Amino acid sequence: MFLQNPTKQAAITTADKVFEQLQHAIVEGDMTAGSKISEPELAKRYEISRSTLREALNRLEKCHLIERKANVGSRVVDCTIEGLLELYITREALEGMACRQAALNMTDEEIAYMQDMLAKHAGDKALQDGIAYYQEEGDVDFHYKVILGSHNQQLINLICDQLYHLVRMYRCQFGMYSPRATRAFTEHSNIIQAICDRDGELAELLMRRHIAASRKNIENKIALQKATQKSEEL
Amino acid sequence: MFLQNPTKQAAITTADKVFEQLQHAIVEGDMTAGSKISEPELAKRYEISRSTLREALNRLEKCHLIERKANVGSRVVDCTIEGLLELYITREALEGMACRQAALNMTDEEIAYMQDMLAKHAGDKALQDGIAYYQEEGDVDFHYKVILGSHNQQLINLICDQLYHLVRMYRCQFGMYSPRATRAFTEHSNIIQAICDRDGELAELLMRRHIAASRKNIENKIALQKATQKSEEL
DNA sequence: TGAAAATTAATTGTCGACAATTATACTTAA
DNA sequence: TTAAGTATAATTGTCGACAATTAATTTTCA
Repeated sequence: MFLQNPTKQAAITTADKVFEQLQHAIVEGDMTAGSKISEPELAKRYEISRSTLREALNRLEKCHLIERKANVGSRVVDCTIEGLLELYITREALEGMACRQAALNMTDEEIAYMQDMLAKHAGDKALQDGIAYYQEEGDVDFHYKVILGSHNQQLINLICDQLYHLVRMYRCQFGMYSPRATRAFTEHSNIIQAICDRDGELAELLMRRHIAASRKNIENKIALQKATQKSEEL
Repeated sequence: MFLQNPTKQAAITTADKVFEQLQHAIVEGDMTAGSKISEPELAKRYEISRSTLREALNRLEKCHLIERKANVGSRVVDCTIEGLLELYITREALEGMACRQAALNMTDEEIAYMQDMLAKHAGDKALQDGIAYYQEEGDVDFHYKVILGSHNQQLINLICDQLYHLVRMYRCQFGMYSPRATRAFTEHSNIIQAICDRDGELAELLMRRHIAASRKNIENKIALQKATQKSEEL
């Protein structure tokens, strides 16, 4: 589940390494969402100076995992339902367009590779039906490959380097393990077919529906939760 | 022509001030695109320490105005035609969705304000037809208001805080002064009408066509330039 | 007792210096 | 003369300390 842009070099400076550690800690909830960040404390814990810690914090701010206020400090970003839905709407716009561009710009080799990948996932699914984890991996890989296939550096940066860390954070915090496995698989197939046909318009439409379906699925879950909470109160 | 997110506080720290100065210098071409940035030199010029300069550089990197490589240094971002077209494609996706959300989420007061704004621009245009500057201002204001009208903080951040500095930079560097003034005005009117009708689908479609038209306009110009260059070579 | 003001403590922003890495210039050998 | 290797210089990354701002505590007065 690595979504880093492969064009960028690996982390070599200590600020980079601390950034990656903090990133994982935030995404996986080891640093609680919404909590304040104490620079002296964190610097001591990671055994680095405040300067390099601040460098790491700047990178976290770049992918919207923390928020800073001048002369006040940093906080881990808060995970709200509104924020989650906003994120899905943004994904729908960006990944939809990325999918359209992928249909126009992917090479035949890239398309063939994606078809192979999907076939392999189909085999995995037949073998271990119901195990969501592999499907989750496959889902991420699929979206990742489509985004890269757009060959649009602007889109790639925005989605992979910025949005997806937040996406992963929400997935971890809200415990969402790809609940629509079988439907998602056929949706992926249709999208790849549209790309293969070089039908950019259809490819974008299908990707947007695919993401919108996930969003609506979440909205339904939320509504259900609220309903059960209400009934318990009675 | 201020696109800063009004929810964010004004610049109070010196790093913020230097960031704004550097931002203007880069956008308006006072720092040449693609040139290397010397931290000691810049720090000396602005009479600050390297620490606060690096803080400012980090903010420039956040809105993609500079690029950094570890242990090598920073460069002002390069303005290429491919980059410009990529930017317009990204805008088409994001502002299109923002426009859809604006149709769903704007208050009646916000819509009324935008209609007034457009009427005012119509008056200005009648008075001083052909002067592109006011139309340019109006164009930026229009897009800005629509984006804010989405009430989607994720979209607002991405577009206003990150993309639009690059947009302005390209406009300055390539000398594009809103060449489609009259057509753009009627397109704006139609978009506002769709928002007023709460027709999100149409609003998104029109905004995407509006931006795509600008992109195609640029593509045509480029093609024309290349053609004349070729003919001059003969 | 409660609230406002003043003082203290803690946190963030900024600075200059040193260490590590990269780029440049020079020397040496083929 | 050119190429590779080495030594020098310059640049970036990291560190600890001080200044400025904000938060917490105490004091004072109604």
